[in-house]
Amino acid sequence: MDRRQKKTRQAVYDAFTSLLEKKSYSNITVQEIIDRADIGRSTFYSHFETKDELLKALCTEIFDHVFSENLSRERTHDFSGTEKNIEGEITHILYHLQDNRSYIRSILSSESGEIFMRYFKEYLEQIFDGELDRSASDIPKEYMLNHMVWDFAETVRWWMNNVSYSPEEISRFFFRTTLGSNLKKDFS
Amino acid sequence: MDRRQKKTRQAVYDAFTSLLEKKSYSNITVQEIIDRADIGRSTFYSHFETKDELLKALCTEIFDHVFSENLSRERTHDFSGTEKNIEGEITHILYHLQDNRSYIRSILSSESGEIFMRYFKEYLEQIFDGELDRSASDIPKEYMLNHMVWDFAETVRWWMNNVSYSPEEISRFFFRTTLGSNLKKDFS
DNA sequence: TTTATTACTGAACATATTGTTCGATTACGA
DNA sequence: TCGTAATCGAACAATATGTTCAGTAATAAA
Repeated sequence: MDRRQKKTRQAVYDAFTSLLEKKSYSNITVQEIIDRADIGRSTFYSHFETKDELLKALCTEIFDHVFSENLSRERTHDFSGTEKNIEGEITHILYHLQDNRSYIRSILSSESGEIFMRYFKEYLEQIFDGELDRSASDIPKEYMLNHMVWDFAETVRWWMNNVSYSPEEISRFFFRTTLGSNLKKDFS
Repeated sequence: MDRRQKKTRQAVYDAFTSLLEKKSYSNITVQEIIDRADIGRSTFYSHFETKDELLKALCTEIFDHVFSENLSRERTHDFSGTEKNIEGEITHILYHLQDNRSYIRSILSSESGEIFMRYFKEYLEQIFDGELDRSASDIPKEYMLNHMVWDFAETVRWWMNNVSYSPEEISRFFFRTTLGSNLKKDFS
């Protein structure tokens, strides 16, 4: 990729995230992003069609990083030899999220949070889908899957504003409150 | 209140909700609301400062209706003689929400959904706050309270798009998946 | 019924934002 | 070095926002 493109993209991301720390998503104008990134107006629009597209791109970039190992392991059907452990995976994801906290906090603390959460849940569905015990319960499995996804996503959202807990603690909270009996293995 | 004001307010609410059924919140312009409500431009702005204020007012109106009995019972410390029953209350709330489904669905199916959910959760916190067993668990009570509020709010959101279940069924789903042991009484 | 008050109207206005276009300039990689 | 590709930025049309104000109509209360 052209060095200039990379530079421009990064400048936009930096400008955008720093603005998100100061004001809400809908109050940020494209012009402000342009000014702060110090790029030409038409340059911005040659990279991103709208402000929403920019946010989407930023979310995708964060999640591709956060979930990279998990999803690749998923795709390769776990031939790695290491036993797949859902609680370990969750903790691992939490560590990645912790690394990106400054970004994520600012995205979450505004209306853009919903967009972030939507993408987040899409990734989480892939993680949890295989972990559900689909036979045991008389509760609809679509409900159960959604339940786990919401619960984890909201746990993370809460965590981002309650920093004092470790990934391990958060993981424990999650597994203690989301019924263990809904998982293939019981973690209660 | 002046009859004209009431009429204007209702016209705006009607125009707004009907627009929400067709397009997303951020794509609705104030001008469209004005045109559909068939009122003067300055009239709208004398009632609502912004589009966000309008949404907020609409949410408040819906929730004041949905939660009216619950909160008044709360406030009067339940001298009504009837035993307070959290599961019954939940089912009752679900019936009210079912009555408003057409409104709520359209609000939820857009970015305005987050605003709706935020207000919804504020009301739910009042309902659940007194029901938590604060001594039993080693999990932070703020986490537990949030957990129950999210879970119920998201259950409702899911329900609004999966109509085929009754309030009683939804109530059961909720109490089966949210650990009963977190409540003062065990409903498992 | 009369009267004072209050709400509504709608045109006009200033301001701001969006997204596009295009010719000129600059940086890139091969 | 040279062709390609990215950037620049001014100018533009198109919309949307929120305010103002003088005129009109409905309302409640006396």
